[in-house]
Amino acid sequence: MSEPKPHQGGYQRGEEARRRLLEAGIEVFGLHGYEAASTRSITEKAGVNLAAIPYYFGSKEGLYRAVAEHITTHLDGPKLTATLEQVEKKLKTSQVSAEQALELLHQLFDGFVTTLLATEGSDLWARFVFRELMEPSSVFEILNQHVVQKTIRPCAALIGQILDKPSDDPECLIRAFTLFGQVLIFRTVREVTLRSLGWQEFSGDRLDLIRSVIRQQVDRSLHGSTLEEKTAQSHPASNDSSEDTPDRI
Amino acid sequence: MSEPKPHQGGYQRGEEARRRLLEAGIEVFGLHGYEAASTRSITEKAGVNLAAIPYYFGSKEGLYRAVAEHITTHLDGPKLTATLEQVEKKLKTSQVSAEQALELLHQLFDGFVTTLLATEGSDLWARFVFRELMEPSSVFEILNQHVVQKTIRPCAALIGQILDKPSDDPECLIRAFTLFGQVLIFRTVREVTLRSLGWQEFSGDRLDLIRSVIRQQVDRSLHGSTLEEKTAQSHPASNDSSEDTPDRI
DNA sequence: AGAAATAAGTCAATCGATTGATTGATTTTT
DNA sequence: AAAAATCAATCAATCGATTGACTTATTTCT
Repeated sequence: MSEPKPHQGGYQRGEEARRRLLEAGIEVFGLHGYEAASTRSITEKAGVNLAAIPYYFGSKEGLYRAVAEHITTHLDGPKLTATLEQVEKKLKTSQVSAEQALELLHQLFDGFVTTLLATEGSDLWARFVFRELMEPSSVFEILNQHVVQKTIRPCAALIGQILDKPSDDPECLIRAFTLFGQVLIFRTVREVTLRSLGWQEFSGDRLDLIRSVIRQQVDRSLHGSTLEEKTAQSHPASNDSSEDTPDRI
Repeated sequence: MSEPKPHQGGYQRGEEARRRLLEAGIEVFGLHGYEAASTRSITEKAGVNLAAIPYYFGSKEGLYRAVAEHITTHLDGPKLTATLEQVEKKLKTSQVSAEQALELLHQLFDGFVTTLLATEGSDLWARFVFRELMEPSSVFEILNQHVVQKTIRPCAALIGQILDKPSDDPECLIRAFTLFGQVLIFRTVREVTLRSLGWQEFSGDRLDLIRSVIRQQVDRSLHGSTLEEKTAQSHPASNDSSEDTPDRI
């Protein structure tokens, strides 16, 4: 509860120890969870003394909170950040056509796959984040807000443009979650998917296959009628999927 | 490692204590994980003495393994079991048409939603299972085999029938995973989805909405071309989605 | 400038609390 | 009476945190 945090007039050496504790915290907390992660294993990996944790962060939980805040930095890869800015800009300024929205959505999901499955070290902070989102504790709010803001909200907004519904419509949010869940499962139960597929890792060609399937399903999911107006498009001739579904391979 | 397990000539009272430890183990292990779940909290919830764990299960890990094996009982709800038997029978005996396969797939996913989101107590064993599948430990194989056998394999087989591919084709498995991921996300990051939607729980009408979206997406995902033969169906006239997509609401 | 004084950071040793497991006496069931 | 089961008491090990001596870095004073 108390936060001593003697961090005001810090020296350079202290900043280094602080930084290394955060990095080690991401790894050890991410791998073993809060309880199972001993402060000794963290300080050993960080190469600092055991007393450095209460000194810099007040307590083990203080470090945990600091790691959670620090981790929000890793949440969006370089590729994702650019796309997210594009989406934000487009949605703010002008009306976005369904085609534009769909293309941005594809870019977003390509970024999700890259960030979650093909980025070095993503398994460490991803584990940390998902564990917290699965069973909320003290830092749930921090991570939840960042994740939703960087993933679900933009998706729901684009989906809303495509389906011509408000972005906070439950259907838009649900569709955003289901589509995101398609990517997420390969991260959360990574070992299950790898083993079933007989793979050792998600390498280049295999990632492309996953990307293609997801791209196609994002595409098809948002074509045609929404839930309410079910038989609105009685003549699907203009909805030939062969042109706006640029499947790879 | 050693398993004394004095369980051969047990009395009735012993069986009762054994059973209560397993139930309490599901709950406490599921809520807090292996490390954070103390043997004392488990025995308190079970209403037995602390020494009962090493007595009946050899050790804490022995109990953990026993819980994992016991938990496979809960993995399929009554509704799911019936559908799974149908699927197995259909796939064994005769050739299944794409329409039949799709209908069975819909039944399966309705069952998934019901079992994972609308079944009392599912959060407890589900947490246990997902934690183990997320970061494999000693009981990963047991749970993985059961889960894959009861969910992914049947889905992949049906998808294979629809897409006219072998059920162990990577694309079939990937599609099975992505579709299953659409349901799973509402269980794994349950609090995130509920909060974003402004909901308190997945009640009847809201579950129906989720079910409808998933049903529609399962439907659309498997219509039309697969990845390789992309423009095979040049005339989608016979593929009007208004009849084989019985959307609710 | 250089020296003294103060602050910041590091470290080994140790604290009380809690962990999983064991013991041996006792009670219950067959 | 014999086996099975329960129980309080206690074990060594490990947990997170604290202590006070120690070193390093920065500031202040002359």
